[in-house]
Formats: sequence, structure tokens, C-alpha cells
Amino acid sequence: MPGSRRVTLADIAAACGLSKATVSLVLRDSPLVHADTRARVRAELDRQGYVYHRGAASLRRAGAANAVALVVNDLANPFFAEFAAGVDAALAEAGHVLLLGSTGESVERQQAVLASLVEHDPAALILSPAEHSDGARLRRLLGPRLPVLVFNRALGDGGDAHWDYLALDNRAGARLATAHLLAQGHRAIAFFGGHRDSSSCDERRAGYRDALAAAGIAPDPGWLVECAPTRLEAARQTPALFARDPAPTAAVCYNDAVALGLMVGLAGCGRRAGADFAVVGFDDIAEAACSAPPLTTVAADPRARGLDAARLVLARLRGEAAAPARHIAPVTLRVRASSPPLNVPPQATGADA
Amino acid sequence: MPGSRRVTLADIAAACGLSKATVSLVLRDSPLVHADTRARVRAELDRQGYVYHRGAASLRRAGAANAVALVVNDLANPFFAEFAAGVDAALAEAGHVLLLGSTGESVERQQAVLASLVEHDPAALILSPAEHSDGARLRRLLGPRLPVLVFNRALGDGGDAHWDYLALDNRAGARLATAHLLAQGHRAIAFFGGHRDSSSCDERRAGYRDALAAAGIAPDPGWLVECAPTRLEAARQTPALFARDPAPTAAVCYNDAVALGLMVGLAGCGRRAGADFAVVGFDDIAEAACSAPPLTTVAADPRARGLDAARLVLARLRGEAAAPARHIAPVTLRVRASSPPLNVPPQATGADA
DNA sequence: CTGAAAGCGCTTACAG
DNA sequence: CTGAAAGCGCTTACAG
Repeated sequence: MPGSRRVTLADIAAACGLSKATVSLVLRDSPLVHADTRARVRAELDRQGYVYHRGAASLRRAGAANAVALVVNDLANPFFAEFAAGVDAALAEAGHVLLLGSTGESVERQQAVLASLVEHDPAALILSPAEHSDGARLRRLLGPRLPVLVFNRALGDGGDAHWDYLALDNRAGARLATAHLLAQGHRAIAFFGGHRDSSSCDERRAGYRDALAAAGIAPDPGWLVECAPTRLEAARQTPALFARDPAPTAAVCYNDAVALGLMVGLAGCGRRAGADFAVVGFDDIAEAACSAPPLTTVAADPRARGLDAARLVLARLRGEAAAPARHIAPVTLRVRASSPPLNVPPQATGADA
Repeated sequence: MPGSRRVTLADIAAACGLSKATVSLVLRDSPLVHADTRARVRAELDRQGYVYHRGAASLRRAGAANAVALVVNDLANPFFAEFAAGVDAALAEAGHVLLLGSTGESVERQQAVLASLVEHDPAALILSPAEHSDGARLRRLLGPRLPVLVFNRALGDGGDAHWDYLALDNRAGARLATAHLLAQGHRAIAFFGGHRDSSSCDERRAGYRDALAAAGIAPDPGWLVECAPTRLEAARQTPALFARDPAPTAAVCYNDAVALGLMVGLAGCGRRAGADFAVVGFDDIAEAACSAPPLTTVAADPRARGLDAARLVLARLRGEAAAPARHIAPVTLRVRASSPPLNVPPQATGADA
């Protein structure tokens, strides 16, 4: 019966011979109500199948709204799917509900999705901004009243100071990756892929430089090769790594897609990843574990980041956090077969493809 | 300034020297309003950063609520992540917003999550029920007014007749898988894994029988081996396939997890998947493409199912569909290396592990 | 311990 | 073309 009228507080009150006010108090477990009355009301709520209308409540009482909006690039991307799963788990436990949107990395879609979401009066927003997002424009759209947590990517305009921020420790991750290669005996280590105008690439390059500097190594400019962070571009740009003479024997890659592309590109240059060239990625996508050879990479634990994000938002909703804060999440190295020690003799099979 | 008051219709009306009614008409693009007035109001809405309060609107006018709730087992499962991405894409295009919850396959969590979601007054619900869900209990919780689409798994109690239903064509999928093995020359084909009390396993077994019957083959009872749908159990149960004498040369598996487990189990039985034994899975999980050998499997295209689900729900919201309907989604076979023709001579390397 | 009244932000007849 | 009033389902002082 989609035609039937919804059951309201007034219905329950009438059936019990009480006022709406009393029924309302029962709903929120007020100790003011007599135990017998409470029991009678509870029974009637159950009998009539009453469902609380949170929207109506939040209209009268700010704070009753318990939805939190989450906007990511793409749910089908496992990184964001696991992040969302973490956010959801922490929110559900706290009795909150998740409003989800996705941008597909489009600034315009992001604008539309956010405009639609805020009409539902979320208590807070977790936003992983699309590339090239305009911070000022976002602030205009979202207004000054909505608590926002920016995840994963800094807003271009440096105006992040208004909002909370949670990101991976890109610098430490690249430092770990580079230190691992150094420990494997490599000295000529490239940083491969990514664009310098991206904040995450900048941070990862800084970590790479940190580790080299700590080992007393000045990176050869030829070891720094940019390329779009896709498999195809990485495979195409691989020869650039070997243009100069003291060619690198290992590479820290901007991310796993670049690393997997590099492994393909290496074959074309007569080298084999995991045998006579060491490769490290970043992200630990699912394929990293089953590539050939399996890829050593930096793992971000997106589900844990989701829990972090939800907790930060909940703390802010409880009014615990004062000024907006920047949070940097830890990152770990997963060592697999793609990053062997330097100078391992090639296997029985020929080295040239 | 999280303290500042929210901008309302009344604010805009006052600033323009108009009534709230007129401003409300502008918001919904009524042709009644004079063009000049409309322009004046629009400018003021923009100037003050007005954001529409959909909850307040839907309180007065049923139908303004445009959220659709989606409940899945686990967002971190790529099947559901892609399904959710599809739902989201179709809903966003139609101007709807997604309320997300997950059950983790727990009936109790499902009950709690649904109770929390319905308080937000969704216009409809897409529910992929947790295992062992009680249909009657769900109907009591959700009431008769909310349009529901049950996805992927039938409710136990046969009371599905109240709600729309969308599921994969399990039977056709298993039929395709079996026919493929027959075309490869196999005659002794097992159905491996799953439990008979699950509706999807039943349907897949029926498809397997269909294909064998069409080829004039009566399955040997020893070819039907049950096991829990996990990798570990499948590996453990593998020897049961070879207990009788005309042992199968191929197996249709309940799902990919079982198929991957079987590939491990085969090695323990002195057989090699993709060489002297053919394996087909079901689901096309990401690992299927990069297992060794890559797994032939039945693909469900979860993103397309998400689009389907959203469209069915939108049609019902527009009042187009009359009675609840059952929808069966197509499924395709992805042929990879794990299902070679019968009697391919083993490669140079020894056959016994 | 319970009730009558006002009000949250919007929309909808109904007048004019 | 525009406005005054009532009402959606709830909560909150304020009385009693």
C-alpha cells in the first residue's frame, strides 16, 4: 500500500490518549515520563510500526541531523572503495548515516554533486577533491557552517586553512621505498613518473631526495623522469631512464600504475624487473600482489584512513577539535619480488628479450 | 563561523521585499513569477549563498525527498563497490542522492542499518540482503510504503512477491560455462563447490545440468561435490573429485574463490589447472585475470547491474511500474587459459609436482 | 509527570 | 503576478 498515510507522533499520542509532547519525550528516553506511560507508548509505537522522521526533528532542533556526506573520485577504484568502507563502518557504529557522492575527477560534476548533497543538510562533509579543484569556489558553495575534512589531496589555492585535512605521508613513503633500495645495495636510483605540479608527486620526490641525501648521494638529474601516471605512458617513457651513462639500476615510481608500466617498458629495453632492475611502486593496488614479478610497494591502508577520517569528523561534531588541523597518516613498505638486491646474476634463461 | 544562522527563504524574501511564497515559486522555476522579479530573487539567493533545505520541503510536499538508500554486504568487495558505483552514477544523473549502508553479512547489523536509514526518509531502497535474512521481519521493519528492490539474493521466505527483484542469471551462466567445456571436448565435467541450500548454488547447478543434458550426458553423482565457497575449503575438498574412477577432466566451480582454491588443490593431486585439467569460475573477480593460469569465468558486470538497479527504482518512483517484478540480468563467459581443450599433451616440464 | 502552544523552513491552496 | 495563512512532523520552553 504505497498510498497509506505515514504513522506520526500524533497518531501514537491519540491512540494512547496522550499529547505529542509526551510521546516525543518517550522517544528520547526522557526520565520525566512515568514508567507505565513509557511502556504503553513503546507498545503503541511498535504496534503501529512508527518510524522516526529525523528530518522533521532536525528542522526544529539543530543537531538531530546525523548524516555525513562523503565525496570521492570513483567508488570502483579499490582505494576509495576501501576508504568508504572504513568511513561507513566508523559512522555506523556512532549511529550516523552516510550520504555518498562521486566526482569522476571532474570539477564540474563535483560542484553539482556537492550542491545536491548539501541540500540534504549533512552534519559534515568528507571530501576527496577532484584534480584542479578551486578551493575558493568550494568554500563559496559549501558556506562557512559545514565542517569539512579534505582527504588525500591538498586544495590548490592554499586556502585549506579553513578546513581539516587528512593525507598520506607521501614523503615518508617515498623515503621508505628509497631506503629499501639503498639497503639492497643500489646507488643509482631513479624517481620515475608523476608530474611536478601535483602536490603528492612533489612530496614523494622530496622523500626520495631525503633518503638519497642521508646516504650521501646526489641524484643525477637524468634519474628524475616525469610522465603521466598511467601504465601506458610509463612504458613509453622507460627508455628515457637509460639515456645517460651511469644508468640507474633501480627506480622508485610515483605509483603502482607507473611501476607496472615500467616493468613492461623494461622488457623492451632488454632488462627484467625483479632480476637486473629493481622497481618499487606506491599505493599497493590489488594487482601489485599478483603482477610478474609481484611488486614491492608503499601501502596506505585506505580502510584505516577511512576510520581515521570518520573519527576526525565525529570529534569535530562533538565540538572537541578547536582550529582546523592537518593530519598525516602513516604508510608502510610491502616488500615483494620486484626489488631484489643489486648484482644478482641473471637466471639460466637469456637476459635479452 | 559555525555559529552563524542559516540563510532561509524568509531572509531572501525580506531582502527583496517579497513574500516567502514568491521566492519559493522562483526556486521551482514557476512561470507565474514576473521575469524581473525572478531575476532579482535569483541574484539575492546567490548573494546570500542560499542553500535549499530539501528536508523542510519534503515535510510539506511528499515527493521532494530524493534520496535513495543502498545497502550492500561490504563496500570493500569489488563486486559491490562496482555495483554501488553504477547505482550512484545513474542516480546522480537523475538528480538523486545516495544513502549508503553495509551489513557485513550480519542480519542484526542489517536490521540496525536499515532502521537508521529509513529515519532519513529515503524515496526507495535497494537492498542486497545479508545471508539468512528473514523476509517477514524486513517487511515489518520497512513497512508497506517504501519501494524496495531486492538485489542479488532471494529472500528466504518466498514472500518476495511484495518487492522488486533483480538477480544475475545464475542458471544461464553455469550453462555457458559447461557448454564451453563441452566445446573443448570435455565429457566428464564436475560441478564443484557451494552448498545446495543456497539459491544461487541451486540455480548454477541447474544450468550445469541443462548443458550436460543438451549434450546427452547424465552427470555421475560423484561429479557433484559440495564445499564452502572459500579458497581453503575448495583446496581441501579437491581430492573428493578424484575418488571415483571415470574421474572428471574439467570442473565448473560455484565461484572464483572455489576455482582458485581448486587450482591449488589440483597441484596436490598431481594435476595442473590449464594443462591437464580445465577449470571455470563464476564472478570474474579481479584476481581471475592474473591468477596462474588466468581463470576462465562467468562475468556479471556489476557496474551495469548498478545502472539497472537504479533505473528500475527510478521507474518505480515515477509510478511507471505496476506490480513488483522479477528481473534477471545477463551474464557472459570470459575465456582465459584455465580451460584448455581436452587431451592437450603436457608441456616439456614434468607433469607431477 | 503531562499538555497547549509556538516554531523549525518550506509548499500549497486560496484570495486578490 | 503576489501575499497571508495553514500545515508537514517534530521539539522546546513554559505552565500546571
